[in-house]
Amino acid sequence: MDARRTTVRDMRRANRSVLLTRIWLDGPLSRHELGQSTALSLASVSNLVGEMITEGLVEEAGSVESDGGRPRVLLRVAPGHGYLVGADVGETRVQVELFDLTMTALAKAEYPIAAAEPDPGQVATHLLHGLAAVTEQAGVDPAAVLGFGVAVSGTVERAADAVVHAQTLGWDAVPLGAMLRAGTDVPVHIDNGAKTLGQAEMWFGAGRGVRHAVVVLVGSGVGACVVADGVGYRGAHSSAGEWGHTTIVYGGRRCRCGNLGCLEAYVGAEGVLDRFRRANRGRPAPGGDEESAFGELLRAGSRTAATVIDETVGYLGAGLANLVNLFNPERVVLGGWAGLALGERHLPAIREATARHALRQPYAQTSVELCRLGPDAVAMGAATLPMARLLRDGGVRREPAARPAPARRSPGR
Amino acid sequence: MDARRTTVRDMRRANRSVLLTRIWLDGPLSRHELGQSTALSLASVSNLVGEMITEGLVEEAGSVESDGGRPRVLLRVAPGHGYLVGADVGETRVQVELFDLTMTALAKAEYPIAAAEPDPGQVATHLLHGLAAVTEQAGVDPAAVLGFGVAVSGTVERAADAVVHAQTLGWDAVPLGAMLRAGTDVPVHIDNGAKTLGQAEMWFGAGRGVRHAVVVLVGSGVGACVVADGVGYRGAHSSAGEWGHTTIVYGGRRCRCGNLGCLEAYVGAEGVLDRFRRANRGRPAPGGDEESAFGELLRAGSRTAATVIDETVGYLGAGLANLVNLFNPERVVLGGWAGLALGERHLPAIREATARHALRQPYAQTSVELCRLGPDAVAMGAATLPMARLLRDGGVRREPAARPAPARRSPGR
DNA sequence: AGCACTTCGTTCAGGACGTGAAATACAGGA
DNA sequence: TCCTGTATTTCACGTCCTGAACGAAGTGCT
Repeated sequence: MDARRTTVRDMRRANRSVLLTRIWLDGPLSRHELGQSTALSLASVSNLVGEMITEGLVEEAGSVESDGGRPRVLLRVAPGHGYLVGADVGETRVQVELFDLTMTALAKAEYPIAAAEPDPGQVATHLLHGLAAVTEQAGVDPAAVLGFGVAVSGTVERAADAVVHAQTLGWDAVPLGAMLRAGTDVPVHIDNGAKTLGQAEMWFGAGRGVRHAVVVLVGSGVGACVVADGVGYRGAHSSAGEWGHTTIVYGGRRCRCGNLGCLEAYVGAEGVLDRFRRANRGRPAPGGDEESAFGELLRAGSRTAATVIDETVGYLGAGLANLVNLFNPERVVLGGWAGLALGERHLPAIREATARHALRQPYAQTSVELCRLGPDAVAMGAATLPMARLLRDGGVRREPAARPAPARRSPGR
Repeated sequence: MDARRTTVRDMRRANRSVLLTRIWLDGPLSRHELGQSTALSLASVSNLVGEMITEGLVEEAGSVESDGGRPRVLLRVAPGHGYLVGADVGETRVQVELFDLTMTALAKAEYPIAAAEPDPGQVATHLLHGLAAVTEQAGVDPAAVLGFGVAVSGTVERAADAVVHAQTLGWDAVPLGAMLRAGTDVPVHIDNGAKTLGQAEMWFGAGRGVRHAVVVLVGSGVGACVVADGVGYRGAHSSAGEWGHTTIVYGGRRCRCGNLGCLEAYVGAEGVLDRFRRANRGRPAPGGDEESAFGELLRAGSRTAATVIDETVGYLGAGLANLVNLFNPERVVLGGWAGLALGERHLPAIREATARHALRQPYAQTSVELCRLGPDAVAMGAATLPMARLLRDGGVRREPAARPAPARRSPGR
């Protein structure tokens, strides 16, 4: 429906993309298998793969015997053809990591953030320093860095050159994309942290092999990353997936967003602890930071604690059921530090609560799982942004700008 | 990300599709404008359009002066090149309509359904009779019918050859697709009625020109059709959009689906009337059928009625806000007979309630409108199914099956 | 009417691509 | 060494888009 032409170049790019994606995701493969699974002719596979080998993007990786005939040569993405840098802008620190093309971490840098509402300029400086630091640390040529992915906690408007709105950081319309691009030539990609973690989980975690999924992150706040047909669902202005502030108890508890009855006020760690404190009036409540207090609550044996947990499971189930009904995913992946902590002990109960609130058929077509990657995977998730672009473009380098005018033959013969 | 090759043929099909779609949607256009807006070269536009004219799919429609030069010839889709039939399987009747390619209705047939849970075989018979009846009535060659779109009220699994699950009809896994295909050679398309109405609204109603929208249908039941980037969002098994059974009042009223606190129990006409009866205990309640009772309630001046309406608006606003937060649409379109009735009098209040429950930013990026097409547009919506396929394929006829082996030239020169 | 000018639409040679068939490369066994 | 079975590569072909040249269809001026 997109009013865009298709040229012969798009075709080649699309075919390179298909081949490269398959090689990258499904390990070393022979040309034969590639032809089989992509429906491309062997001639084209050879041609395209040959081109990518010449460019150094793909390399041969041994061969495997083939029943008395010529052995088939296996192909893989050359890990060292390029590098990816991912960064996680958290509330307390900026973390930067460098990966090769197999997503193996090679270097890491971290910068603490002091202020509660950090200055965007300072964060940008940390990010750029981190980018330089990890490349140097790993001994990688800066020109070999294919992209710099940055995950932040707010919403990121893609259309408007990565303008960031982050309530928790106190950022409103920060042009982080422009700020970073001014400091480096490496292509910059910025996205929401939940979305990048969701992407990582889809490629390497509990979402492998699934095309429709919802990755749900429960921490102090609550968010979701919806993956539809293999790509993240963004909506018109990239803020889709604000699950935490959907109303689940009309007229209920006040949420920090100002509304009443948001899901986050019931299943977010802060909301859970607050509910416990109220239920436990007068008696001592778990202290320390939020995460340890939440853990303590989970381990506490008191009747009050059990009630609060049970209720939390119920609310969470209803919230997940809403997602199941609305998105009809193949899989629901529960993550975030609080989500994992809760899920490790109560997954069956969560499943049951979800089943109770969802329509029978959509629930029967889905499965509720826990995240496999820890919350540290946010930086890796950020690094998937440039990787995704590489795969989508079939590894075709974006042209610098205006290509030089092609040499004209003299007219006539 | 789809592991599918692209060939030079796909390229041509894609380009035809782009041109045809543009011509169909944006009325008569000159070759020049087509080249402009699709980025195709004029040579290719001429070539592709010429092909489509030869096939009779496109025709010239007058010309327009062009500032002293050769006048530009306008092009349009030939209305009579083919016909589309759409059907709406409602709870009380099967309605079948025939349209030309400009979506002008040319003939109509209707068959009442007596039983509450109609026999699928009987419905299929009605549909096939209707198909024959409207073609004959309009004097159209049956071979010129490009497709038969059928809208039903349940969920339709596309992958499994249009197997229908419809709770309201008492159908469980009815292979309606296979049943219809056995009775006609016309290509059959089946989908959920809310989705087809949503599609119609996107093309001809309140969703024109918008790429991300949610069309919400409130009647006795409550449903939604999510349109993402111009295409309906289906989820893994086509049951996405079950908005009516999302929990909005945890532990609240019992819904007919068995759960507690579903949105449908609060804003569906049945739920609203029931709430009114309870609030109005002892005094006379509106009688007659549901639709007139609902209308009466809306017009009633009593304090109780006003309260129930106000509450309904509040619940509806919260439900819409959930959609805004989750899907981040450019537009929310409110329809369905009860939704329209409510919206005609209370749209500002609904907007306000939505604003109150949604996050500020996503709400600011969307607009809440009323459906422009009546509920009778379901059959037309069904007819958009084959139309959408025609546009997607650029009007390329699907090959009957195995194409005849091309004549081989003798080898050598 | 004749002619210059402007704007459209079409034709043509050229280059990029995927494809099937034929040719070639590689390995184990006779 | 020759043969057989597979895996790749080479090559001639057909399809498709494109820029440039060419032809068509009006307008306005002389």
